[in-house]
Amino acid sequence: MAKRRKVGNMLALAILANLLAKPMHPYEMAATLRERGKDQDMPIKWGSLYTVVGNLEKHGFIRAVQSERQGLRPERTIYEITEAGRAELTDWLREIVGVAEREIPRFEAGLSLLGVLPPDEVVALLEQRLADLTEQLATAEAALRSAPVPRIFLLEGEYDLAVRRAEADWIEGLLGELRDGTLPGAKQWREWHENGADPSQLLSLMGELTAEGGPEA
Amino acid sequence: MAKRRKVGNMLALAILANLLAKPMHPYEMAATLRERGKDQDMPIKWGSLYTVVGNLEKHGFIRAVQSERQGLRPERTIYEITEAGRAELTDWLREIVGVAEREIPRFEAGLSLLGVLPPDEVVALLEQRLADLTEQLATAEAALRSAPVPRIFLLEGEYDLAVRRAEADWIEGLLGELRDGTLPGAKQWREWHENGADPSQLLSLMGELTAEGGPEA
DNA sequence: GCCACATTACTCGTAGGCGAGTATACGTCG
DNA sequence: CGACGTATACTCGCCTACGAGTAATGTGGC
Repeated sequence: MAKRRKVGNMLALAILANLLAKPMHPYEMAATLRERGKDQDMPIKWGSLYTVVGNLEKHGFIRAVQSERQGLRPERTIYEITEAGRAELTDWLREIVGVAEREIPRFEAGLSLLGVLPPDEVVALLEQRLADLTEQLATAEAALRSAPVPRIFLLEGEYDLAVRRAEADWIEGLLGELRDGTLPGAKQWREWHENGADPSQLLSLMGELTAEGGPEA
Repeated sequence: MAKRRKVGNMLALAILANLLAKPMHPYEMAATLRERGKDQDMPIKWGSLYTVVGNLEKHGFIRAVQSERQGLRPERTIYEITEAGRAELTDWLREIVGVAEREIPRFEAGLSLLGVLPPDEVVALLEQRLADLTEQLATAEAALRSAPVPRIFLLEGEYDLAVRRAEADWIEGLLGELRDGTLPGAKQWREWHENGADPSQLLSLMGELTAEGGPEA
């Protein structure tokens, strides 16, 4: 199980890594991160910036070293990373990389409730998703190919590509089985929806059947 | 871009789907979900149960239909899904399935900061992760194979398997390149760490090089 | 030389998420 | 028959996230 972090927001990780290079004020951190495209690599909400910086300071991972002001602009507080901060950064990174914690994407949750929608609509939705995905993949591939830096700096992009390619393939396979009706259980699903989708049958369909099937710890 | 949901927690989605079958009180929802192993398919925190139920009611997606008590136990309020709730459920599901919204896993964020750790340690960590992953995959595969229900009920498991298999393969590939030193840029990385990991060089390593390489919108 | 717009640099309010705690009832083992 | 564990069914309060707002300063155009 992943250790509970005192500051759990991914933005905090990016900030710590950033402060390794030099002390900065929050706005500069944001600017640097944005410039490097780091907001592509992690889900960053800029609204959280000052909260996160504040929390990092509160827990001793960073420390204010000076604060200056230019003219009448708001004051800028400059922070540096502390020893504890360095330790937290590496420990956290080690955990993220070394431990395969299961993160469930929304799409997977959606799949587990697919029965709610009628099969024909699901086919249409999956086609839509596949089209989306194919386009995104093409863009990302092109960007990777034309990137003027050694591959070591593009690992996150390559990983993303590999995983999403797998998703696209899987969807394609599923679509095939759905279209030609070879997927076991698809017939009952269709019939259930054609008979007005009676919720009382849903229980016996999704419930009793599924109940036994789960993996045990 | 994904529409902002009035109640955005995935637990809410599961609850709405559950109430399709019949009205329930919160604790029964939790029991049903747990029994069905739905907590395997989405990241559910049981502490949020009553908050989420409250929010669903506040926004008119569910409605209290009766409240009863047995003996001196706390009172139980029974909720049913409303028309608005049904609409929200299907609309939300449609979005989740039909739109390929990019969700960035923590591992990917970690990859983008790999340079912070020394290469040899990264190799060890990736080996660890790969081992983790391989084991989890074996367990999941076995569970899927021995499940006594038609495949249509196991889609989320199959998807998970496909995607994680891709992750494992990708890591394996990377490990190969890392071990035999064929990954472009790996040498500079190693040298930088061996020379005391001077942060001022880090900027030129990760910064300037990467800056140009990002994909444009 | 002044207006409009972008950029810089934050502040604040609020909703929601989540863990820990609480209180009753039931079963059961001796 | 009483004591202790376990299942039932919530309540509470803190902390965090995040979007919207604000205010000063640079900048380009006419």
